[in-house]
Amino acid sequence: MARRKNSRPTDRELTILRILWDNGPSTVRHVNEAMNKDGNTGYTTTLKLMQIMTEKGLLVRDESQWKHVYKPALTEERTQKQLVGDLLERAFSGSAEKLVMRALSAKKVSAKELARIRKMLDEFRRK
Amino acid sequence: MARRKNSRPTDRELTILRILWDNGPSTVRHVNEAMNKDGNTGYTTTLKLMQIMTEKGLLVRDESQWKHVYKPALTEERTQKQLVGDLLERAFSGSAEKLVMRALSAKKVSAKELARIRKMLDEFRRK
DNA sequence: ACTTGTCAACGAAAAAATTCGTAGATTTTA
DNA sequence: TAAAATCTACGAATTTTTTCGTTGACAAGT
Repeated sequence: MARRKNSRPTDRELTILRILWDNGPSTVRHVNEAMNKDGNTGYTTTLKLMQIMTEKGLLVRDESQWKHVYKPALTEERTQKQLVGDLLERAFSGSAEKLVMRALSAKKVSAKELARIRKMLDEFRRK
Repeated sequence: MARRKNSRPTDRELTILRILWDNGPSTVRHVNEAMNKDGNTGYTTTLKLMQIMTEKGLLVRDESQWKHVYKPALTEERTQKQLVGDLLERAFSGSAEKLVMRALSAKKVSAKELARIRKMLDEFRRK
């Protein structure tokens, strides 16, 4: 019964979290349908994943309705921070500079977005 | 025999890559000792991991010596770019802005480093 | 009420990641 | 050169992740 807690969400789990963050609390069917926008996943597969995620403490389940409603246990912000902090240590030896550099080279970023990032940097400097 | 290729390195694999990037091409013993700076991993465990990584194409093995010498198949840069690009899509829906924001909040960044990041941003703008 | 469809629970299989013991080859050392 | 140490290869056990079939409960439509 005891599930490993405090671990990063796996790929599959992150997919589900993404859907719940975007759509708000949802039933398994809802999540499964969103998941099948690309690729196919059986209903019971999604169900099982979400049950295990609940055991792990990644999701919270509302059982007051016949159709259980699930939502993420942590905010998108908190999870993102955890994930990026983790990658920062594991792959970048803690160098935020390198991470930002690689992020910008991995993806075309619009001038507008660059400006917003720059502004954000200024705010961080003021602290 | 067929190993899954083209997949992100796992945690364990990334640990090994990190060691090889930092120290240059190394024998299994070398890597295993570095790995045991924190935590314990049996020699044959490290060996097996590195053999599998070679099958996957993550490492390249020089067998000309009795003690095989391994090195990463890809540069640190390329792998970092892949990893951060992947996280960007999976956890941030492609928003580099959010990723940078979370990275900065995940870790205390020195004023000096902030300045360097800022400079880097300017260079990206000029393209 | 009864048939049909939807749901959660469960178990278990398949796939992937991690671990290590043992055997046999090669090198070092005593 | 014989014993000890070191190395690779191999196979297998263990753990985690991902998948899905089946069962029995519940609900909706007829």
